[in-house]
Amino acid sequence: MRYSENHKAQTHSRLLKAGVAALRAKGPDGLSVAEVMKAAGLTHGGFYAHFKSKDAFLAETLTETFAGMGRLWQRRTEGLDPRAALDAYVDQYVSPLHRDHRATGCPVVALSSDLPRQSPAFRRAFDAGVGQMTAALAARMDRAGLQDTEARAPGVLAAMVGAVTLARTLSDTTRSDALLDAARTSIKSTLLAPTHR
Amino acid sequence: MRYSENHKAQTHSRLLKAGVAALRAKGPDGLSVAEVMKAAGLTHGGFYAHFKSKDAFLAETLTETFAGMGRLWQRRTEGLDPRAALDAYVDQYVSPLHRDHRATGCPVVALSSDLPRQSPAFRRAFDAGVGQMTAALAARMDRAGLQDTEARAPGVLAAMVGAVTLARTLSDTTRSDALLDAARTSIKSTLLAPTHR
DNA sequence: CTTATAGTATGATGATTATCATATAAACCT
DNA sequence: AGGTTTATATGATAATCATCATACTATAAG
Repeated sequence: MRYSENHKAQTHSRLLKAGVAALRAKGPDGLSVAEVMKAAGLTHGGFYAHFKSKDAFLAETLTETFAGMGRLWQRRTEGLDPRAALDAYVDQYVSPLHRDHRATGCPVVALSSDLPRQSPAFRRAFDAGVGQMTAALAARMDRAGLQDTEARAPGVLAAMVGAVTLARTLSDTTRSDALLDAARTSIKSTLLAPTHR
Repeated sequence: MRYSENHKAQTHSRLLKAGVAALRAKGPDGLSVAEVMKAAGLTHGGFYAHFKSKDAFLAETLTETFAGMGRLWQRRTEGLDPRAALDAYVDQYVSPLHRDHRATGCPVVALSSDLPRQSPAFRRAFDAGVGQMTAALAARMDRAGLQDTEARAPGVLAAMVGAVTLARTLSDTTRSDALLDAARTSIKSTLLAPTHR
């Protein structure tokens, strides 16, 4: 073994980090191998010593992206009591700030329509990521004392995803802000109303 | 003027029709000029006699797609009384059938995350399309006797879009169906409850 | 200090694609 | 019929890109 023990592992994670930074901004197809390598201070040729293919890289990058998002939301709500944490989660997800930062926001919103054109590995990673998000939301709802959380969490997440998705399509900021406001209110009142069905 | 008066116009609309059929399935970038021409029974070179650029073609195709969707939903609910029409609209939009037919379904769901990587003309067409959808939904709500429809319609549309978006990401059909069920119920109860704010 | 080798660079290949220049063919008008 | 113009076809160009073969280089072990 020449080079230090973990040199390759370090490069690997440097590449992943570059991928995470670019995936949501450029999309899976818009991202080029050369660009990722350059961002990590390398040239394009060495890429395949680290990843079997671009598809494999994208799938790993997506997994890492979802993991990073989980940590981020964790950090954003820690220290709050469960009820306030849930509120904060909804408030920050369904917000102009999130709408305006596609490259660092929720990958579901940023990449959902690219999904059918991607590799099975990528789709699996996406599926798993959505599963984690749903489970995390259900857990938040649980801790806040809500009922029937496992059944309700996906619908709540859908409303949040849809709100940010649609808000991003509107060029009129006033209307977009109003949409987010209305959606936020509606989601929170749905959360409160335990009249499921 | 050689060739019949409207020959070119006919080809133009044949190309648009081919574009409409392929856009949602392949995405704006996955769609190739040669493929569209072939679908219309022509070869790639003549394309630029009909459209200034691929971007211009995509924007026109998207506009036509939204228009076609408007007509489709119109047809699907005509003859019903306003209340039933609104119900049918939600029921059919938030359904497994819609989820499973991406290529003929709502362009907002199929293309939203491609948006930032497309031309300004494409984004304008998208913006206009969302505007039409929102206005049409508000009108449906109006006719059904609901209040405050203009303010509430975007939030309702967002919930519908999010439900189909998320349902498409889930590989487990049972869970996906359940999500659609839950979302549909929640959206309809939100529609009924006039307690806005 | 040398050498073996893991990690990286250089450069090529082949595929795809938008775009455009030029050639050919269709069919209306006289 | 013939000529003119409009629509379409052929073929070229240049760009981008994933992938890979091969060459180089840095460095830990001896």
